[in-house]
Amino acid sequence: MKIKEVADKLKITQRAIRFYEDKGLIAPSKQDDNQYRIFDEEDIWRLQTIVALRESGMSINDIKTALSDIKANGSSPLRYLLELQRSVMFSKWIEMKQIIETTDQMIETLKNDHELPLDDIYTLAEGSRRLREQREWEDKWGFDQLASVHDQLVQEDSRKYKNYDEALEHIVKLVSSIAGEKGLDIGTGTGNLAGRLSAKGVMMAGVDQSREMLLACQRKFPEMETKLGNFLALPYLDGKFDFVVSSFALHHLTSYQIPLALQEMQRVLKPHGRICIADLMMNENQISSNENDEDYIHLSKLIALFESNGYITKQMRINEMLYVVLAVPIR
DNA sequence: CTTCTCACA
DNA sequence: TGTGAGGA
Repeated sequence: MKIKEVADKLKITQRAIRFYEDKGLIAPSKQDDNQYRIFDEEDIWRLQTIVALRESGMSINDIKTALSDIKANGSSPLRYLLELQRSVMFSKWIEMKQIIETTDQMIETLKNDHELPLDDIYTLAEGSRRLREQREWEDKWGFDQLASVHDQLVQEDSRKYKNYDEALEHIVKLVSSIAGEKGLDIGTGTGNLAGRLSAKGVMMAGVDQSREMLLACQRKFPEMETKLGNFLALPYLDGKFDFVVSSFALHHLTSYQIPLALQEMQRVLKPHGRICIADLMMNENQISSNENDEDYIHLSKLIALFESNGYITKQMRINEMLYVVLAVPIR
């Protein structure tokens, strides 16, 4: 196939095709005599995925790594690609939701005051700046690399993962799941928490932002469903789960993102769905005295957030820093 | 019809 | 992240 045919078929310009070649996304062979590009099935497939991913807002560079990952993996590239695409689209969607919200706020303010106070303009600008930052958190911690050693780490790292197993057991106890329920584990990692619930007869789904972690998880718990995603972009439709759990993951969010995460959890939960979270948190006494590199969750703020959203909470302290919080909606 | 490069947003 | 022009 020559370039015009391909361009017509995929509804893109010939220029764009050459541009993608220039960026190293495709490498069609050239005809010997006249140097014309010839596109085979493989090239067309790659181009198709490029335009699809481009449409969902993925950068050229990200597409490049995604494509090479697919090639290296081989196992089920199509499914991986579709999930990747969906998770990107969900991220976009969440972003749009936030933009709509801030816009609504502006409209409200204008309606009441007939002008935007300087403070508001500042916070709005701050908000959209944070909005952009969110996108950069994808592999900030290099969990893809950590996947293979993760399970030893949680047993050995006595500082960060102290009482790891106890915390997971407490979650299992607190959610008191019923066989046949559907549960979601956010930041599931290699599935240590979800696996325990799965053993109780719950249909567990696990979300993580690291593909390597999910692969390890699937090896350990083949019955589990795993998807790429994160707290702010859960790859599920509304009202799918009876409960959401999470362990040692929420602290990766900034305090600004936590309310957004709650909204997102509520979205995928059924009307009376409950939430149970274990993580390192700080109580009042520790807040000023502890200045660590990790942005710790403030226990009181988290409780207040749940309560202002109509939840009754129950908390358990496992050790100095580790808490398990259960939130059940009122009525 | 294709190639490439230069400039431009 | 692409596009348009223009020569070969």
